[in-house]
Amino acid sequence: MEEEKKTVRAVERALDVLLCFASGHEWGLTEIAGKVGLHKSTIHRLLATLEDRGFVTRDPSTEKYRLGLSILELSAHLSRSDDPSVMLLPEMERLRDQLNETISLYVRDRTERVRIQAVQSMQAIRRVATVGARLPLSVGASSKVLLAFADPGVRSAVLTDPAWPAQLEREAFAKQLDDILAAGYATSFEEREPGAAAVAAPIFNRSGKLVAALSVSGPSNRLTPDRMHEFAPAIVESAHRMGTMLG
Amino acid sequence: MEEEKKTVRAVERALDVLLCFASGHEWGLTEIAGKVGLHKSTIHRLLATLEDRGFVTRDPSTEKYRLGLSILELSAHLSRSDDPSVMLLPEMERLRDQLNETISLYVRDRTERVRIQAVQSMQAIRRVATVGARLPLSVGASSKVLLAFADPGVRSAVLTDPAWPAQLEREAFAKQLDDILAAGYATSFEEREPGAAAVAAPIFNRSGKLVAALSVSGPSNRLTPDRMHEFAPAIVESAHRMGTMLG
DNA sequence: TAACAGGGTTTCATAGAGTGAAACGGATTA
DNA sequence: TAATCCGTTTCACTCTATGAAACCCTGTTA
Repeated sequence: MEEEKKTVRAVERALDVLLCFASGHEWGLTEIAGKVGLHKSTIHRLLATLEDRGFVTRDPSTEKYRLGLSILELSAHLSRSDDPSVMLLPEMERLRDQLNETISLYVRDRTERVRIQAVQSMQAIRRVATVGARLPLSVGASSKVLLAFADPGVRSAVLTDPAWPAQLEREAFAKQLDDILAAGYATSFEEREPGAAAVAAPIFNRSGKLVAALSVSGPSNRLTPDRMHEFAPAIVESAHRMGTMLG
Repeated sequence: MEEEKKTVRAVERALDVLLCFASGHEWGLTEIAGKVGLHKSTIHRLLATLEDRGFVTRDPSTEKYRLGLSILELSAHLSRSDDPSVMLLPEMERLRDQLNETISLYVRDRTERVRIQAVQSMQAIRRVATVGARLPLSVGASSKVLLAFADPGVRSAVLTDPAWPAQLEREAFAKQLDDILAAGYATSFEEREPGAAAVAAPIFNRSGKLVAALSVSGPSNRLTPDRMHEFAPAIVESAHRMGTMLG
C-alpha cells in the first residue's frame, strides 16, 4: 500500500507556510512552526527563501512575517478577460440590484469551494463576502449545488473522501442532493452560520458542464424559507443567462 | 568569496516557476522548463507539487498550466485596513477627478518598484495602469522619487547593485536625484515608454519615512513639461495629505 | 502507414541538499 | 541577574531532489 507521491517535500512545506497567511495576515516564525508542525530552523530557511523571492516580507515594526508583493504581482494575472469572475460581474450586479442581497460566485476546488467573485448588498445589514474565501463543501446552499449538479464521479469521490465529515449521514445527504437536482436550485437556512441564509443555482457552460454556483445570501430574517423559494426562479434564470455568456 | 545562501534550492525553483505566470497567464511544461532553465522532469515534479496545493491548475481545454485559486485566496488577505493601497484610495480618486489623469501608487521593493494601487483617468486616451506591475527603478518619475527621497544607504545600495544598468551614468543620475530632492517632485517625459509622461511626488508617513511615490501619468501631448510643472504643487500637496493619513 | 516530432510522464542511480537537534544571541520581563 | 521567549546559526547524517534517458501519447509529415 505504498502511495507514490511525485511531489517535492520542501516545496510542499514552503507552500503550507504560505497558506498560513490565508487566515490572518501576520505571523511570527515560531507561530508558523507550530502551525505547520516543523522545526524552527526549517521554517526559518523556508521563510528566508520565500522572502528572497518576495512572497513574504517582514513588517518593519512588528518584525513578523506577512505576504509580500509577489502575491500581488501574480494575482494581477489571475483574471483573464474570459474569466467567469470578470465576465459575470455585470450580471451579478444586476441581480444584486434586483434582489438587494449579497451575490457570490463559487467554484469547486477538489473537496472545497472557493468564492471567486462577490458583490455586496447595499443594505445596512448584509452578508459580507470576501473574494478568495475557501469554504467546506459539506454545508451551505452553493455546496449542495456544486455537488448535486457535478458529474456523478465527482459527487461520489467527494462523498467518500476520508476528509468528509463522518457525522454527516451520507444516505440522507445524497437524497437531499437528488432533490436539489430535481428542483434546479438549493437553499440553506442557518446551516453554516447562524443568522445567515442562502439560495444557490448552478451555472453550466454552453457544453453543459457545471462551472460555478451562483448564490444569493443574507440575514435569515430577510431570507426566510418562503422568501427564498420566491426568489429562486429569478436566480435560476440569472444563472442560466450567465451560462450562455461563457464558452 | 563564498556567498552563504541560507535558502532552499527546490523552493527557490518552485517560486521561480510561479513567477513565470507574472508575464502571461498560460504556459506548457516545456515552455516553463525553458524559461527557468531546468530539466523537464524537475519542472514536472515542481508543477505537480504546486498543483497539489492549488497554486497552479491545468486548463482543461488547453492542457496548459495557469495560476490556481490559492493565489486568489492569499491575495484576499494582502490588503489590510491599514494598508496604504486601501487607505489612500479615496484621495487618489479625488486627485484623479481634479486632474483627470491616471493616478498610481508605487512602493520600492529591493531594486524594483511595484504599482500597489491605481485609479484610471476617465478620458478616452489614457494611461492604463495594472495593479501589481513590477517595473525597473532606473527610469520613470516615480523611480526617481523613490530613490531621491530614500535613506542615503538605500540610494547608494541600489545604484551600486550589480544589476543596475551599466550604461546609465551614475554621476549624472545622482545629480538628477539631488535636484529632485530639492524640488520636492520628479517628472519624466517619454522616458520609459514613448508617448507617456508622468509627475511623481513622495509620500512620507508621520515619522518622516518614505513609504510610497504618488504619480500622475498620461499621454505626453497632454502632460507637456510645462503642464506637469503646473500640476506639481497639487500633486505634492495631495501626497502630503496622504502622508498624514498613514501611521 | 510508417516515420517523425513535440509534448508530457515515469524510472532510477547518485550526490549533495535539506533536515532537525542543539547551541547561541539578543531582546524583554521578573 | 536569572529567566523567558524569539530568531539565528552550526553541523553531521540521511534521505531527498535531481537530470539523463527511456517511454507514452497525439498529431503531423513523408
